[in-house]
Amino acid sequence: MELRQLESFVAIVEEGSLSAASKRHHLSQPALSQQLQALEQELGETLLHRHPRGIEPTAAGELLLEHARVMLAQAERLQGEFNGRRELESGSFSFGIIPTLAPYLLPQLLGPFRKSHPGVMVSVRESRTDQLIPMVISGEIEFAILSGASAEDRRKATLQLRELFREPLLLAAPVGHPLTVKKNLPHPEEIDSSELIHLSEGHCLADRTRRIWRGCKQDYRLQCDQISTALAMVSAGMGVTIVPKLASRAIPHGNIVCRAFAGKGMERPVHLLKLRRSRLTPAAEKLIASLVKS
Amino acid sequence: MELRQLESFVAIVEEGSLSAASKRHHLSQPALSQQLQALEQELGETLLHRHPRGIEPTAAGELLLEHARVMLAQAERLQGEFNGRRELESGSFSFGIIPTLAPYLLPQLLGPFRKSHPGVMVSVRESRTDQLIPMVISGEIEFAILSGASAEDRRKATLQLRELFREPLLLAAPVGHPLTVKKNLPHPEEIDSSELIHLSEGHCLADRTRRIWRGCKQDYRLQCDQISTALAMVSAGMGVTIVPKLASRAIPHGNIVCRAFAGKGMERPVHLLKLRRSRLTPAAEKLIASLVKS
DNA sequence: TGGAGCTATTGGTTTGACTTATAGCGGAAA
DNA sequence: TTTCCGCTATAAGTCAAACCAATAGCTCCA
Repeated sequence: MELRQLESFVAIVEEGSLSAASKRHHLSQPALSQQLQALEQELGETLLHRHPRGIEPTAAGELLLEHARVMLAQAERLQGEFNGRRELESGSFSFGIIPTLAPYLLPQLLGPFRKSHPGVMVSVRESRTDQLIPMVISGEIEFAILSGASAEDRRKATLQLRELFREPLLLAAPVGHPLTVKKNLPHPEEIDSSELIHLSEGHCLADRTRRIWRGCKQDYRLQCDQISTALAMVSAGMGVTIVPKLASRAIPHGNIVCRAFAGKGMERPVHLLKLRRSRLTPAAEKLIASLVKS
Repeated sequence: MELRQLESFVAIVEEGSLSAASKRHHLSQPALSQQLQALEQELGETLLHRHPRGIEPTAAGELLLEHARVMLAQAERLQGEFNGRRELESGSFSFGIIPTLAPYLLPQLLGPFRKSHPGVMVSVRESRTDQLIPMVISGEIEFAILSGASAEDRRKATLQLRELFREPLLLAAPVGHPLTVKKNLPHPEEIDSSELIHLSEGHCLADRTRRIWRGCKQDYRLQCDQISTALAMVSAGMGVTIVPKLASRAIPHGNIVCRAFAGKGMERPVHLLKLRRSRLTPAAEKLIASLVKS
């Protein structure tokens, strides 16, 4: 007994004949006849009286009809639910995002999304890359937005990385700092590494800056855990730091100047990380799409 | 989306892995994998997280699971109902029977049946052959028990006749009637046709006796509509009549003697008439079976 | 590092579902 | 009556898709 057969059976009864049903059902009349016979054989009873002008359900047919309608309605409801998810009227998903992106990316990302798809439940985890990866693997979150997880290529078969966009890294310096007043764009190597404020280890932004200034000694003078803390220190004239462009937009202080670097190397890729085999929820796909465009 | 797929899906979730489900489900593991992928493609979402130690439903999977369980339960119920019909715990059917059989056959037929299958609803129509035939054709009754409907062979393609048993026709005469005292069995031609009490036209028993005594004139001296009336007349000494053997058992009067005829011609076949294409309800089949045995 | 567990893929076989064409029936119209 | 028209059932052939066995590729654990 299959849904296809039940669907045909109900159609036959509703149309009153096999041939009428075959016209609306884009199935040939013999196909319907065969399905009907298969049902009758399986259930062990004649389901329809065949009259020369059409058909009429027997008692057994009426019994089947009742149940078939219930089951088909349930199937319809199921389809509707998944359609609702596809059309972003319902559904839910969760994702993770790294701390150096979260405060600057989430507002512009989630605000419009919630407004246009209020039926969709979104939950967000903010964590560092190395904590996000197992979450993706275990399915706790559907995907993660992070930067440069290429270290984890051991899992290349399981995980999949998609580049969303590339984000320039800017120099953030106090007003009047030598690098901010010169005409040409500064080069990374012009920065005195002792005045560079780093993020603490584990942040992918810190990993990146450390790779760029790998010549300098390991014990940094100033090291903090959040971009906003680093900026506060810059604002206090304690040094300069590197901020991603998204973060630079949110600088509230008047005494910090941000400048792009000369050359091409100073940017970081922003990636989406997901299980290679699983496909994203339609809602998640939509959210991501709005990210790639920007 | 088919029930087969939903069944597999539920089995996979309940067993916790495709391979475990494949063992109990007499389906290979690749088959389950393919069914699952087909479902995921149709619904547009990943339904199961694949972990190295098994699987776990996603949010979409949980949603599907709920609906699938409802639908499968409904299918189960449906199967149960039809099984119940097959096992004669439920169901209903109706049939027709001719008046010269009804009072003598029904008690011994329906009594035991109702006792052993109280859940089955039986309805009976008592009518003459020519009224029963259209009822069978229209589906109003599922079958008819009658005698000698062979006149209707124009419909041989639609209708089907099955002989259930042959019933001897007996001579019913008042005690002391010449034919009852002679040693040898009487022959039909010994009966004086003027003393023969006929049933009225339309009764198949009457048709039969008329064919046997076709030599006699058309206007019968005595003619009645029921066997019991004819017997009452015999009992009153007004003539003799022909009764089927089943009816002879029910003769209450002491002054009537029944005798078989010599020769082989004096019997009538009792037939089951049904639509050729439709199969009998299991309950009906059972009822009929008890008839053929007797 | 090898083995055991899992799922996905591949290639080949077979089942079975569908189509077209046709037969066979009953009823209505000519 | 006979002819035609509508209906369903059957037959034969085609093709998709469902399935299986074998295998690959992965993770975890010993």
